[in-house]
Parts: sequence; C-alpha cells; structure tokens
Amino acid sequence: MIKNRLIRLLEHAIAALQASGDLPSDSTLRPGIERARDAQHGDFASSIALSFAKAAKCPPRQLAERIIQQLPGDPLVVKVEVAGPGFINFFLAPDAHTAVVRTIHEEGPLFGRSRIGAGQKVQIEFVSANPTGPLHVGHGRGAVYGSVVASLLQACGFEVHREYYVNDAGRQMDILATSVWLRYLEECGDVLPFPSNGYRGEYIRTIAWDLHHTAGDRYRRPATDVLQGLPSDEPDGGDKELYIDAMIDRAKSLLGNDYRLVFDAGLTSILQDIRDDLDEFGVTYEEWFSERRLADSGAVEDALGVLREAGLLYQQHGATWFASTRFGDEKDRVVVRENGQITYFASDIAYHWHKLQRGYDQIINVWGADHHGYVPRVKGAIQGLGGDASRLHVLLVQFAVLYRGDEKVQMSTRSGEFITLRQLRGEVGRDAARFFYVMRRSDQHMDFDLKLATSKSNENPVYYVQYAHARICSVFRQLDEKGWARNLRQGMDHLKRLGESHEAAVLSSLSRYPEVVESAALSYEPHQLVQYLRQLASDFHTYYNACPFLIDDHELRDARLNLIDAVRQVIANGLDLLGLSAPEAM
RNA sequence: GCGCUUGUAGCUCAGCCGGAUAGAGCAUCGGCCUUCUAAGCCGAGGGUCGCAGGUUCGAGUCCUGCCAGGCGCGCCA
Repeated sequence: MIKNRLIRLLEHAIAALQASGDLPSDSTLRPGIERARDAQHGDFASSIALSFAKAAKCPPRQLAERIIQQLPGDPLVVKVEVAGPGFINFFLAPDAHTAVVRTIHEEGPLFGRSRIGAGQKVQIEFVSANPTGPLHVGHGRGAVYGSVVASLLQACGFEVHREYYVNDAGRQMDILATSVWLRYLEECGDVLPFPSNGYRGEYIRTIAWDLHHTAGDRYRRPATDVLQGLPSDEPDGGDKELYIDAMIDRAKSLLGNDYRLVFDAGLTSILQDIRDDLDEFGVTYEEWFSERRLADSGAVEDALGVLREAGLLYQQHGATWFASTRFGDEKDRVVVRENGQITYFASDIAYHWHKLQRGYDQIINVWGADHHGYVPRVKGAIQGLGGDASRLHVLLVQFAVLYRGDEKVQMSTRSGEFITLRQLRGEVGRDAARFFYVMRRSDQHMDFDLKLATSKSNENPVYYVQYAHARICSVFRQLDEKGWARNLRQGMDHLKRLGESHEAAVLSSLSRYPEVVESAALSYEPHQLVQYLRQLASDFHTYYNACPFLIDDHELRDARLNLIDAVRQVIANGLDLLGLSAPEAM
C-alpha cells in the first residue's frame, strides 16, 4: 500500500529530526496520513507538523519544511509541499497512479486481501437465536453483519471460526416441547386449553402434525391426566409462568422417556429450518455449538468451580451469586436459583470459559443492542475466570424498523405474528436484503424500506453497484461482437495515456480498495465497504458516460479496457465479501 | 430515577487518529438515449451539524450541562 510507504518516509524524517534534537525524542505520535480530499492538495496529506508543532516549539509551517527536508527520496513521489496552516501534501508520479491496474490484474480475486491478521485466531458468534421458532427479520441484520465481518477478517488473514450457539437446553425449550405436545394431542383429537405462555405459531401445528403422522398415538395420554390438578392459567386469574411450568412438569412425568423424543422432534425440525434459512441467505458456520452438550459435559459445574475457588461465588437467600460488581457490573448476578436450576447466565459463563480455553486471540459476540446491559457481567465473568476481557468484543446490532413506503410494518412476537426472514428474502431477494442490512452502521437504528428494497428501479441502491459490473461485462461482449480483441500487454504498456480526470478518479478509488477492506475489517464495519463500492460504481458510471472505450485508437482502447477490467475485478471482489452476486448482465 | 446510546439537507444516512470549502442517495426543478445497457449521466436549489458552554492553532468529531428519541435496569432468556 502506497499509504504505508509514505508513512515510512515520514517516520524516517521524524527519526532524523529527533536524532538531531529538533524534535523531542519522547514524543510517540505516529505520523498520520490521509488521502487528500481535494486534488489541489495532491494525493496524500499529513497533518503531522500541526500536531507536533507544540512539542517541537516550532511554528507548524516551519516544522513542515524541516520534515520535508529530511524526507528520503522516493521515485513514486514527484512533489512534496507545505500548504495551508502546515499540511504536508504529497504528489505522486503518474506511474504510481496507474500501477494499481497491473496489480489488480495480477492478483485478481486476491486483490485487497492481506496478511495483517496472519497467525491470529478469531471466534465469532452471531445470530444464535433460540430454536423455538423460525428466524424473523430482526435476526437478519445480525446474520448478515456477522457473516460479513467474518469474511472481512478472513480476507485480512485472520483464521476465523464462525459459530452459532444453539440454546437447546433450558426453560424456553421445555416450553417449546410442551407446546408441540399439546398441539400433538389436538391432532390426536383431544381438545385442551392452550397455555397463554406457550408458542402459538402455526409452525408448531406443523411439527405436531408431522409427529402424529410418523408416531401415531404413541405420545397420547389421557386428557384428564394432563389437566388434573394444574394451577389456573392467566386468563383464569392465575399466573401464566406458574401454569406453564406446571404443564412442563406434567408433560415430563406423563411422557417419561418419551419426553425427550417429543422435545427433539421440535428442536431438530426448527433447527433444520434455521440452518436452511441461513444457508439460503449465504450465512454459514464452522460450528453449531450445542448448549445441551456443553451442559452434559459438566462445563457449567467446572466453570462455577473456578469462580468458587477464586472466592467470587457466595450464597444468599438460598441462591448462588457471582460477585460481578467486583468487575464493574451494577449488581451481583444469580448463577444458581433457589430452586437449584442454573440461570442462563451460568450457562453463558461456561460457554465463554470454553471459548477462552480454545485459545482465541479475539472472541467476538454479535448481539442485539437490547442486550447491552449484559456486557459487563460477561466481561466480569471472563475476568473472574482468569481470562483477558479485552479479547472479548461485543458488537451490538440495533434493530431495523421495517417500513413499506411510509407505513411502519408492525412486529409482534407475542402474538406469533411477525415477518420471517424467509418472507423477507422472498419479497426483496437475497442480494437486496443483504445489501440493505449492511449499508448502514450496524450499531445504529435503521429504517428498512421494503418498498425501496423491492423496487427494480433507479431508486434502489443495490443495483447501482451490480449494474456497473454488468455494464463492464457488456462492454467486453460488445468488443467480441465487433470482432476485436483486447491486447492486454499493449494496454498495460500504455496506461500512461489514461490522463482524463475521470480516469484519475477511477484509479484513485481502485487504489483505495485494500485500505478500505483493512479498515472495515479491523473496525468491524462492513458499511465502509458498501460506501466504497457505491463510490467506485459512481466513478465508473461517470467515466462510462464521459469516455467511449471501444475506439479506433487501439493503444488507448486497450489501456481503457484494462482499466475498466480492473474496476470489474474490484467490484466483484467487494461484492463477494458482502455475499452478493456480481451479475454479468442485468 | 440510574446506566448505555443517538440527534448532520424535506426524508434515509456517510463523515477516517480532531484538520483545509460538511458529503451521498431519495425527493424537487432543469437538461442528456440514430453512438459501449437511461437500473445510467450532467446541472440547480436545499445546512445555526439538537441547544448552551468549555478544551486548542483548529471541533460535526473531545469534555460538561440541558432538551429530545431509542434501549437496558429479573432468582427471564
């Protein structure tokens, strides 16, 4: 990267000034350099003289002059000047601008990838929705965001392990199993009241129907036994939580060993649906990590044992507490309830302990933003377990609010009426859905306009980038139809003829790509890549309208074809990282 | 009430480690298809960067207060 090359030149100059005593040697400022916004300011600009001026006790412009005097020569740099209050502007040689075309051609799909993360292992957990129902649109954003962050890190050389934590243990799953069983009994012909706290979705009936279809009446129990002696449910003035818990116990006692089979029927059906759904959405994992298997391995007891030995657990009111306030949490948290059951948090402690033992350099959790209050206790748990909490990065994803034009699409999980991710994909398509989910910063609220995402018009930003790719492919088809062929070598030999301002803009954008991938990856911000691709596409469309490519001057023609082929390659590489297709025709 | 977070053009949003004249898309208005795909391009209008202080060579960016929105404050998951 030319940027790093310039930084090294500056570092050299700073070191020289420090050696001669013109700069204090204890200053640790790294030379900052950025792309000039205005072409009049050259290609790159550094404000280092401005930030160093005070420490050097020297006016900024004068300091800038001294730094320039100490800069080593570089064939790619044709001019360096002081401008404004003390900026150092770098002007690059024409060869430095066009070299990227050659590089892109040589590296092809690998262009933009780097090795900065080489040797580092990253675990990233995302989505991890409870397998109690199909994924809805709220899960979609985290799914795309997590998968793109993973791709970006991988492109930077990190060894990435994608993981879905399957909450296949715990009370919610018991509620699911019981809901399936009650619907199953209805299939058997028994009319029973359905718990107000049960899962009412239509998919439960489907699972129950399948179960009845394959197992007949095997799991049927007399209705009187099912209902006898239960507390009253909420509509009858009772407590819905107590009622559902009693119903769960009833299911377990009446079904005995069969309970597990009903439970697994619900679990495997829903989990398979989720896997298929994500797969079709371009979201894949190295591992589906089972909470139940973790619990069965005794990991919870082990992890709590570690905390106990560290003196971080105590008993109060019959429950076991973790002293998370010692690590900055607002209050201590229960890990084992009075009734002896472990909490979700205890299970999560065990899971994170397991992650720690696997030796990752970074542990990334993608969570819905409503879980932000949960972060301190998990970080506390990691510290309590003797781990390094700075290795845990919790990336919060805000919910997307759905609109259809100006109309807000109401979402209600309670009633079981929500738009599923599958419905969204069906309505707007995979590419548009993915694009919309990552086009904005994920830690901020976003409005997702279904009408806009569905439109196949110029209103839809998805097609803008893809269209640039298709247009370039079309140019090469036209080249064929004219009976011409691109002379790659000749084009590379005449890159210097790319002197139009539009060509300069395209070249500049192309050379930024590796910087963007690196920045987007290290800051976990896929939207940077989206913004970049829109800019590159814009540069190309402008160029396309201003300059013809298929011209008689074959030297210039080949140079231009090489340039737009480089654009095509970079757009394809970028779309690939986003999990989007790069159509050759639209 | 406490904690976290957001406030940038009519709307949706970018804005890099604090840098030079705050940007894009949509919407509005006006142009460009006998020539490589008009899902495109060119141009115009549109801003007290929520408000008030502070930090400094320099603040949309950092700090404090206030106003407004969102989220979180279970022996739920």
